[in-house]
Amino acid sequence: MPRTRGRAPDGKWRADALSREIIVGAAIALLDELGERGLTFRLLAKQLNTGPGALYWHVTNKDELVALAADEVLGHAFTAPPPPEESAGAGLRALAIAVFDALDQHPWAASHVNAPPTLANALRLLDRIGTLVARTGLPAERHFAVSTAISYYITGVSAQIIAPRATAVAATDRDAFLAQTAEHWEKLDPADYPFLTRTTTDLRDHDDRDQFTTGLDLLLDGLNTTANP
Amino acid sequence: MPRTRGRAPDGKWRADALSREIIVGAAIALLDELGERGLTFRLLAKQLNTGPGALYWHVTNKDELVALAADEVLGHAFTAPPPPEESAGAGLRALAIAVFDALDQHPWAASHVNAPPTLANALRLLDRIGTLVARTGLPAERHFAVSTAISYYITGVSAQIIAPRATAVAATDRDAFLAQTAEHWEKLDPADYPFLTRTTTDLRDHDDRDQFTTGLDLLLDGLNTTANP
DNA sequence: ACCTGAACACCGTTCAAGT
DNA sequence: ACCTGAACACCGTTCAAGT
Repeated sequence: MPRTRGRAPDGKWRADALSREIIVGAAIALLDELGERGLTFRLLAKQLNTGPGALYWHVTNKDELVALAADEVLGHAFTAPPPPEESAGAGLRALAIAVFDALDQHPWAASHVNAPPTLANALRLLDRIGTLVARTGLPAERHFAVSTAISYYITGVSAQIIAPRATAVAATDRDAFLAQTAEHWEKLDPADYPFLTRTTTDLRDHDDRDQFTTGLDLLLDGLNTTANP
Repeated sequence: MPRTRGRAPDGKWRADALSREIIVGAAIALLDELGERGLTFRLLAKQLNTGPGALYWHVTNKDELVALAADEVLGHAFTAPPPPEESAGAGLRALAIAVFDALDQHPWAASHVNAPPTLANALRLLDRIGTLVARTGLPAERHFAVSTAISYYITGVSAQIIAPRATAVAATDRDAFLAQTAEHWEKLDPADYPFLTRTTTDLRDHDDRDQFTTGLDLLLDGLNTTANP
C-alpha cells in the first residue's frame, strides 16, 4: 500500500501514475454516477487507462476501496474549521449536521462509514465528539459510552435516512416513492395500524434533514439534562 | 407473487411445493450460516431441490429476498405480547431492546431493515412506536417526526453496532478486532486525537448492548423533558 | 400455475509475464 | 516497484421448454 506516486524505471514521474488517492477519487466519481453496483474494477480501470489488475496493487479489494471512498466523503464534513468557542451542545449539533450534509451528497457512502472507526476521518469524527462531550459536566467514565452513542446516532441515522436515495435513481423519484408508500399506508387496516393510517400526510410532506435534527435534538436534550441535572 | 402453496396439475398438494415463506426460511438459514455473500440462488435452489429459475417465480430478485428475510427476523421482536399498562417511555424502551436483540441474533439483517417501512414487521414497529409516542403529552403535529426519529435510532444504531459482526466471522473475533483497533488508537498522536488515545481501555471493555441503551436512554430522556417540560 | 436448467452477460480476483 | 491482461471461478437473472 504505497502512499507515493509511481516512478518510471528511468526515475521520472509518470504523468499517468496510479496512486491510492487517484483510484479513490475516480471511484467516488463512479459511485456518484452509477451507484455501488455500477462501480466495477474493469470500468474503473478503463477510466484510469489500465487493467483491473493494476488496481489491486494499491487497494486490497472492492470492500476496502468503497470504505476508503466513504471515509473520504466523510472528510468533507471537516472542511469548515470548527467554530471557536461555543457550547458543547452547539458544537455537537453543528458537527452532526455537517456530517449529515456531507453524506447526503453521496448517498452510497452513508452505509459504509463503519463503527468502531479505523479510518482517518471516522477517527477524527469520534475524537471531536469525545472532546466536546468531555467539555460537558459528565463524569469521565461515561465519556466513551456517550460519545460513541452520539457517533452511532450520526452515522447510523444518516444511513437510514439517506440510503434509500442510493437505490432510487433521481431526486424526483423521492416524491413518487413517498406518495406510493403513503398510499400503501392508507390501505392498511386502521384496527391493526392506528398510527400509520392517520399519519400519511406527514409522511408525504416530511423533510429528511428535519427528521435527522429532530432525533438529534432529543438526544442532545437528554445529554444536557443528564450532564446538568 | 403467490401467497399459497403450489398444487400439482391433478389438484393435490405437492409435498415439496415451494412458497415465498419456505424460500425466505431457507434463505435465513443460509444467511445465518454463510452471510450475505454466501447466499446464492444456486445454493438456495439446491437446498430446496430445484433450479435457480424456480425461485424467481416467488421472489422478484435477491434484493427483495434479503429484505423479506430481514423483515422476518425483525418480527422476532414481537413474539412476546406487549406488556399491558406501562408508561410510554418504558414501553418504547422495551420495544427498542427487543428489536436490538432480535437483530443481534442475525447480524446480516440489521442493515436491511429499510426506512420508511413498507414490509409487515417494519410497519408494525413504527406503528407501535407511534402509538406509544401518542400517549405522551407531545402535541399531535410532532408525533410523526418524533416517532420516526425513534424508529431510525432503533434500526440505524442497531445496524451500526451489529453490522461489524456480519463481516467478522465468529464471536471470538470480536475481542481480537477490538484489541487490534485499540492498539491502533494507542499509536495515534495524542495531539491530533486527544480523546481516542486516552479511551482505548473503554473500547476494549465495552458492551454492545450497553452502547445501544446509552443512546436510547438519552433520547428517551430528551423525549420526556420535551413532553413534560 | 409452477418448475427446469441451460445460457447470457456479467462480476471480483489472481497471477504469470512484462517494464 | 509497478503495471498488463488473460484466465479462473464464480455470480444474478432470463427464458424457452416442460408438466
